[in-house]
Amino acid sequence: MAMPMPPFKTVPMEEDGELRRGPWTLEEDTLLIHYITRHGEGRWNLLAKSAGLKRTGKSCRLRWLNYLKPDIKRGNLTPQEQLLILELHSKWGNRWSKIAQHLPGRTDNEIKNYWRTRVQKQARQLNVGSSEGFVEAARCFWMPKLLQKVEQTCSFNGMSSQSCMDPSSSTIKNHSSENSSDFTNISEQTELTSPSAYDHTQIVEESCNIGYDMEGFALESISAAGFYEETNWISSEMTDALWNIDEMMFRELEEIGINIHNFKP
DNA sequence: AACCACGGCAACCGCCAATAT
DNA sequence: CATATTGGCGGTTGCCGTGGT
Repeated sequence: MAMPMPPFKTVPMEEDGELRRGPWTLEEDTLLIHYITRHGEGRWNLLAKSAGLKRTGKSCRLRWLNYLKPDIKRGNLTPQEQLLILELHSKWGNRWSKIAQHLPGRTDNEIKNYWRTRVQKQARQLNVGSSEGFVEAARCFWMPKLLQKVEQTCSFNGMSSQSCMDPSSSTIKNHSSENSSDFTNISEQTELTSPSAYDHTQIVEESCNIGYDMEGFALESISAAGFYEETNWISSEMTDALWNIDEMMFRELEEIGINIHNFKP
């Protein structure tokens, strides 16, 4: 990730010189990677000094966990991952690290950024003023649409949704979980076990031109159908109708172990 | 071509809990 | 037990790229 050296801000350091801040350079990344490869993680303040980095331990830890760690996934979140985030957030709220534990290779920072930039933007566009309205939007628009994306992804690949997300399939690993909540099933099913599995998902995703994608069913689709209202933007009748439309898809997901009851109106 | 506005995201900040001394 | 240090987390900031005018 070579980039021009920015005019670094520095903060005073008691002893030798100053602490660097701002974007990491390639040289710093290399130092950190090599040090951790040899000595492992932990004791971040000591690590920073020992590695010759003029950074705080916190900064080193953050850089490693959010960017340099080998198993970090880059690129757009898949529809499956977006679906999982919506569901887990409805359960746990802004517990980003907890949510991230169920999305292998994704960091809490990435999920947090996704939520703030994509999901909350959509909420604004839908003029969802209340948390209840937000949940409703997630239930009635985002979830079905994401499920549709999942379907498309699977069918494009010549797979049924069952095999696409089947824990016993070759690309998905089923593993025991520390708790038995309704949500662990999904996270298990979306855990990718090998780089090839991940690459495969990426290829399919790019081919279908999907990724961060909730724009298509935003304000225009609602207002065009005459559904949008300033104060009570979605009627119960519409909720029922939309739900019926997606019922089959939801049933299919339930069959493969995804619990979507929390999103039913 | 220049400027501006906006979105995405890496990095920082502050707080708190856990651990070490 | 008290204090200091470290690590982890969620919230926030600010830089940079991009698209629009």
